[in-house]
Amino acid sequence: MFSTKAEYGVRVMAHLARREVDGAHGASPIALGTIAEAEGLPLAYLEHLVARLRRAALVESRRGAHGGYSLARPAERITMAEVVEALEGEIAPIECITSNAEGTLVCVRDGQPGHDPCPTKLLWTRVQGSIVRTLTEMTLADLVEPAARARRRTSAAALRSAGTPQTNSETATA
Amino acid sequence: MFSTKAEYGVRVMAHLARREVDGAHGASPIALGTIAEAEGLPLAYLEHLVARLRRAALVESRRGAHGGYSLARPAERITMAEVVEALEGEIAPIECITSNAEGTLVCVRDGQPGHDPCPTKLLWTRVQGSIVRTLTEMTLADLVEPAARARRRTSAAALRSAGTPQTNSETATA
DNA sequence: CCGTTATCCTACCCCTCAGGTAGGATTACC
DNA sequence: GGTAATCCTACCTGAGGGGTAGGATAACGG
Repeated sequence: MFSTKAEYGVRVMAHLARREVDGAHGASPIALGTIAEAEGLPLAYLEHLVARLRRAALVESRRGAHGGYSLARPAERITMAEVVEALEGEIAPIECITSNAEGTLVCVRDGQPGHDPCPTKLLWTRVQGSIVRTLTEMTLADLVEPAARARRRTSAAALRSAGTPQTNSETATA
Repeated sequence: MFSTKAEYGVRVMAHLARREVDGAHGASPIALGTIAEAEGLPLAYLEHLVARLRRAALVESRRGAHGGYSLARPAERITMAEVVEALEGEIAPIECITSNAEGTLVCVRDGQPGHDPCPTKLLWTRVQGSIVRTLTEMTLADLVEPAARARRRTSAAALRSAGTPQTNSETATA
């Protein structure tokens, strides 16, 4: 479904975001080697993934000694849809479904004589929609927040959690 | 994301369901060759797919002359989740997420020392949940129904399309 | 009982891509 | 200028997607 590109890449982003949330933000970027070691992932492979993230303007890099990567924007303003799309390419449940120019979902087999537009289109558009929706509803900050909250044991987050409709707490820690 | 296994397989199921809805149900199964020709898909390949569907007890077969396939259950009682799962195997957005014995989603990397259970788990479980939910909420009958309805009663659709050029009428309909 | 028409089963084949390695060029700090 | 990092291009390997081929088996119809 999603490959390890998405998994590893998201973990890198989460690692960067966690640092930022913890307060030691701004000045010093984090070297990829550090992240690779901490997460137990191959450095050379992460380089490819983080290159995609950079081309998508989700992270910024500083070269040379004491260089590394940092988030291009605050974690609250980065949706997981952006991250996953940067890593995996266009996010469609099946080849025949594509989104053209903001929003509308199109089936490439539309407009064929005889049978109506593929009857299965209804299914794939729904699946596509639900994936994209949950991915855009979630920001990088949401991913990191619970862990950070557990560490800080703070009350500040209570504000947000009251405002954001936690429609989906399914799979809450079993 | 999903391969053509899912796409072709769903189209085969839809073909079988359509026949049943139209009234000519029961007695005579449909030969795969007929479906392959009608859908423009390679017969030999469909044989593999339909074999999976049969092993999952979603279709029944009759061998020999005038043989073929038919739905094992009425279309309203077949969820698209069953169909896709039979064709694609276990349906998880990423390898590390699996559902164990009815419901609970588990991450294989849980319980590792040092870092908390993968921070990304929250993301993948949500994606997983939303996919499975939309897939189980939809039955094969739902897929076929609009087409059948359009054929029987051709006028009703004109109302909606004239009113608002909504981005995507199909995902919106419930 | 024999030919026809279908499902079944096993094996193979090609090609892409995921997943990763290797090695070097470039940039920046000290 | 050494060193530590990002950058870039190329290459490798195995698995799986997307089929094809060929035959065994089973049920009709005459």
